[in-house]
Amino acid sequence: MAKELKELTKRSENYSQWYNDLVVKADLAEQSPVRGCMVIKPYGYAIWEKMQRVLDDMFKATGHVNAYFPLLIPKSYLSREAEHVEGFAKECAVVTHYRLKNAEDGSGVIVDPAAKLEEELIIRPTSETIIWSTYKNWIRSYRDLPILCNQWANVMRWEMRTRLFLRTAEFLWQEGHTAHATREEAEAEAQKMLHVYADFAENYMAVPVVKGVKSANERFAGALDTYTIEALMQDGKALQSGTSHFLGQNFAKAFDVQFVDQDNKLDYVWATSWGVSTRLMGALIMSHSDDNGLVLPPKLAPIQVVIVPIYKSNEQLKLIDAKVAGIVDRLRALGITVKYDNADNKRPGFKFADYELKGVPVRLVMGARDLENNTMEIMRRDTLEKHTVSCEGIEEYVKNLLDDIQANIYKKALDFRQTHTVKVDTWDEFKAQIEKGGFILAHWDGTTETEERIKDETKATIRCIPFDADEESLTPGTDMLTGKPSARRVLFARAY
RNA sequence: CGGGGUGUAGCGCAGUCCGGUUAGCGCACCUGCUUUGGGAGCAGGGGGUCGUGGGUUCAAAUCCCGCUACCCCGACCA
Repeated sequence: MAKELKELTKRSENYSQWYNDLVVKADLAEQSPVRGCMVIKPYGYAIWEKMQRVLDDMFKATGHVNAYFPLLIPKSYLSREAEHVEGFAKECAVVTHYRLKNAEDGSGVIVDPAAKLEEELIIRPTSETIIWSTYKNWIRSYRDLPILCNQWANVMRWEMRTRLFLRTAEFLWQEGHTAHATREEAEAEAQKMLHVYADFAENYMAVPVVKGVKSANERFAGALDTYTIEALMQDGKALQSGTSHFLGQNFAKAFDVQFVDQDNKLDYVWATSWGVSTRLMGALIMSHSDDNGLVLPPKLAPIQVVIVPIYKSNEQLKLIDAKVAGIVDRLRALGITVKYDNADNKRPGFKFADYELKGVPVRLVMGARDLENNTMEIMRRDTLEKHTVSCEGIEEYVKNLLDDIQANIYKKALDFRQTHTVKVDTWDEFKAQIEKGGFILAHWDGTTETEERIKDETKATIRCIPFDADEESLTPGTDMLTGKPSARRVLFARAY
């Protein structure tokens, strides 16, 4: 039975199996032969492309331009910034040779020992070092600042355990790298970009996020401050969905990037970097999907509306084709992406299930009955509700429905987060609550030691110190574990 | 690197304990007919170095030894 093949593991039974099933069966991605690497399939890539386009427009609207920097970085660059090398060295892939040759025993190709590189190259795990070594050549005076560059690229981090989209050895992302004359300007930039990410997550992905700043322990290697957006997945785990770093003058000092200010004084440049990756695809999948498959927000769905004909003969199909053609045109005129699937190698029932699995927000069906009554059956993916509506003005109906779905899935995700965010005041309560999943707001004494202890005993980490908090959360209290004074509540969760 | 598991057709698996016809099943694929308002039915067909190297035996997917790959749990995870 075809049904068995397509059926997903239930979310409640095994969440990670469900997630993996969904990614593969919805045709988003699959594992490549190389450990931890991922093939993004056309349907999955189409979603990523939509995300890219929206984000890119947002970056341009905030004054940024795109550029591209090399994949390979001399090993010595990485060691210029002490914390940075500490953070990344363990997961870098290294290029040591530049040539292969045929083995003398005929067993295939081998690395040519004569082609050993004088200095090894690392495959970028992130581009701060190569970019700052370049910026050194671009910056002389305050008139050269700010530099507001973004690049769309792939990076590689040799993670020990990988999961499709959430943590792959190679992933696609964008990384913004900016250079500023003043500390204030750089800090403002880092915060501005975090708000751009939050705007994108909430208004396009329909994923509510908590904006905040990371604790020292969770900071990006080499940053003075790391800002983050944290989303809550349906299994109660947090997903760091985007970060923006205020890098201070650390990289400028490491790469000796100085400029002359208006008073003819020499100073180091202030920096930020910020990025989101294909991990956002994971956030999208885990935030909205159900046991029938993907649920995509209309603003990011590659296909917003699918139309399926039901017919008993070729003559009937031709009548439906003709009728549907006009509707397709009118929908497209409203900027809606429509697919009319009249392929006759799949039956309607199969198509219904398949487009549900792929998360298409709206499905329209026309059969003999509808043809006669000038109606169509319309189904919304988020609630699976079906109605029969008149073909007259159906395009407006669909347009409104798409907006409604976008708003509804956001609201649903927000409700979920609100009912899974609790305040906890004692250590026993905390240990019990963390098992249930979700966000916990609790008092913390501000020390890395306490943070580590909490992590060791419960696997919970401080996701962030939220920017937005109610008055009670900003009231001083005492650390739930040590009893020491705490300035305010911070956000805890187990995370991906 | 530690603990556990798996490798048999494109995918998912049975067969292995207890060696013995021509290695099976479901899905997918191909052909034909009938179907089409929620994952179609019937008939026929194609597709296999049983992960790999060695050993035992009249005989190995099956037993023994080595190697290897992948998965799960842990360590790791800006």
